[in-house]
Amino acid sequence: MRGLHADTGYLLYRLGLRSGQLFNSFLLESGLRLRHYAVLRFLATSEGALQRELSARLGYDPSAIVGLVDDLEKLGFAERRPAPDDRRSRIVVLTEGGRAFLRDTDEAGLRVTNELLDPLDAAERETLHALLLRIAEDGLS
Amino acid sequence: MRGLHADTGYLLYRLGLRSGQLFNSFLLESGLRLRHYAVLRFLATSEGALQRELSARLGYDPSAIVGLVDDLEKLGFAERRPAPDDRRSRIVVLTEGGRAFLRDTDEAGLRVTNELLDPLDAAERETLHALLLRIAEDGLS
DNA sequence: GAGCAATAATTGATGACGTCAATAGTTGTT
DNA sequence: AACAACTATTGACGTCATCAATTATTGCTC
Repeated sequence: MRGLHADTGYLLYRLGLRSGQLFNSFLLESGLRLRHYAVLRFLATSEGALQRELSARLGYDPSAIVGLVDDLEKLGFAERRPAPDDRRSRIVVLTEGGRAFLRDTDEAGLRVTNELLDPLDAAERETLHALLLRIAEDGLS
Repeated sequence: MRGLHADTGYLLYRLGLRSGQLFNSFLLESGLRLRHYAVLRFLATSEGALQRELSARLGYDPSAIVGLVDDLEKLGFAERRPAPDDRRSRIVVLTEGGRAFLRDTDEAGLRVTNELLDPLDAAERETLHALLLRIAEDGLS
């Protein structure tokens, strides 16, 4: 019989869970959850995104995005702006407050990752990251 | 600003989600979910486990284990047996039906993993698996 | 050995979350 | 001008995690 962790896919699932829990526990202090953080990080890379882009790229339901952006707006981390060419859409952008938050928590995020990857040396971490990125780019984005 | 997937921990979280979704969709046909599958696979490696062990090793709340084992018992995949040395405990064991189910679905699980790891060749998959296992063994088990 | 803290399984309550259907407003097409 | 497609939003529903409380049993300690 194959072992509990003989399957890479299942192993990924388990480690993803653990990683998510670690991130969540460090975000708890800020009153945010992982999903908010995902939105913030996406906005930081894109300089403004339609909510439907956020939904598609992050894999969350459009109705979930509504609440997440609501929360971020209340905290002053993001705002909705009207899209110039389509009045149905709203463009979500990071505010200066949101950018500052990301700067402040960046180090904490790295600490979480360090804790997780503790058994690996620098070269191995590099290898792992490259492999995961290859998988992620196929389908995810 | 660092990219969306610059952080290995966050990347692991995202891929873990995707992997979990794939597993879940293949398990749906059997009426089970990922958590049931996790219990079954654990039981297959351990030849009987206290519910307390399942909770600790799989990271699920003890009260969640109750429902999962209930479901597996209803399907005839596992049973609770009295623990000889401690009447508080119950030992959960895989039945022959559960073992057959694991055999039958083993191939489907591999197919899911293959789909996920599509961008990687055999050697790379080996490397990835070894690295993930090192991380998993530290804290998880 | 009597009393008391600790443990295993269980139940129940609560809140968060994903999923889905429905709606309002807007755009594009024909 | 009419209709299909799309964006954001709301609301409903079921699932799930989390936590406190309960029951039965064990082990510790005085």
